[in-house]
Amino acid sequence: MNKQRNSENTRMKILKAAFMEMHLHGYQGMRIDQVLKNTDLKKGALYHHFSSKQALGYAVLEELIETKVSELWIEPLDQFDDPLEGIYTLVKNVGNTFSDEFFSLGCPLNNLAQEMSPLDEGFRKRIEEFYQLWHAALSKALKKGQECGNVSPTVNTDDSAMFILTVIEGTTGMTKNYQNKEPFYSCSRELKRYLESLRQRN
Amino acid sequence: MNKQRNSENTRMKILKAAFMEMHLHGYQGMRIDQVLKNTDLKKGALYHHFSSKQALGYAVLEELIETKVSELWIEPLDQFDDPLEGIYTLVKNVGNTFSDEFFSLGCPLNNLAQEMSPLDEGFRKRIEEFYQLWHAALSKALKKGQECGNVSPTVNTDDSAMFILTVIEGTTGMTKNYQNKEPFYSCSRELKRYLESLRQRN
DNA sequence: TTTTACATACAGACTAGTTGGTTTGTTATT
DNA sequence: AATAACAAACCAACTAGTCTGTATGTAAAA
Repeated sequence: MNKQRNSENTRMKILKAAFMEMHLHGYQGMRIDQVLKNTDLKKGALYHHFSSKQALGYAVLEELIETKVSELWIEPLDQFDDPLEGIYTLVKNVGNTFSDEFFSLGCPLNNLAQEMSPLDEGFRKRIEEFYQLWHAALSKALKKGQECGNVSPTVNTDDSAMFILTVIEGTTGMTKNYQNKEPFYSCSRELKRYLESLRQRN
Repeated sequence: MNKQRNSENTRMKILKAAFMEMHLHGYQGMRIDQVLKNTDLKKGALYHHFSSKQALGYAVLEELIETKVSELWIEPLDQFDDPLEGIYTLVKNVGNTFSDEFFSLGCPLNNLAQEMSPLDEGFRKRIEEFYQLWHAALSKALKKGQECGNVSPTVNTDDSAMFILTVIEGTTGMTKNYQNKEPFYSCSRELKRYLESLRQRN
């Protein structure tokens, strides 16, 4: 009975289990013991890889949550010449990808932001900086749309990017409360109306 | 040294102190002992008036938070013949009323919704029902606007009401992260753009 | 009016359970 | 052999809730 060891593998196993617990119960609600139960590891392992619960939380945020949100919402933005159509495509895509159950847990990033921003400056700083990245990407996409003649030149792309970001995060938050996708669908339709109001009129 | 007793007074003192702690640290972060310290009362008093921490939380939600949000956002809606102007007036009013510090704590209702909806069905149900009230009031105001010719008859008032609700709550959430009012101002301006896109064109 | 009886409104010490974290020892890897 | 990667027992702090007792208010009886 020889047990194999793989440090990086173990670390990732802990990270993923911690992510699940944070998604289900929030950071404060995540219990170290429960994370361990879900990995068949013991405290020695966890505290070998992470110095504290806080450090584990930061790692989940930076290595799992931000990465995933970036793949889903930020990186694809470059593909589109028409950001108005592009952003709506991303929204619809997310709506098709995730189940009702997943929606009722909310966006992991938004959850963490709402819960921890006022309580822990480390979380808040990391989240703010990531939102600034996201905001910059949206603003850049809108500017590109202006250059291509799809977006009206009168649009303030900073304001508009912030609004879109807020609607996306707000929608997942609202959908979480209702425990079904109806708010998501309503907000998607009205976001489309808003996006069209940004379009260059010919 | 005769100590006066006033049951209702004592109860309200506990409620208000609990509200403050919940606003500062969330429901999970609220400590019964800290609430007591801020009132100069002891556990006997608190558990005489409230059967549990949960019951205290529910009371704060129903008797303080929902009442306040209703006064601020729902009841004034009836005054306006033009809901598009009316809703924007309410937003501006809130922006003028509350300080940066208050904004960085977030809307108490939204905070509680984000934190507790997935964790406690009692909180979730109460919050969902209250959002439905709010949603109905917005929808009604928009319908009235349609009858008065201010709002385009093609607008789906249910969708639009949900969107507006989501933007309001999302904006306070985003503003909390940034710890200044800039996101609020950006979102206010873009909400105005959205509202104007609902207007009846002549 | 005074007394009796009871209910309400608390105080304050105590408890059982939880939780993040530590320490010491053991096994695998290099 | 030396070090990294864990296991397992243990600890100290915290926390919601309980329990017993006491002071205050109140309504009925004498």
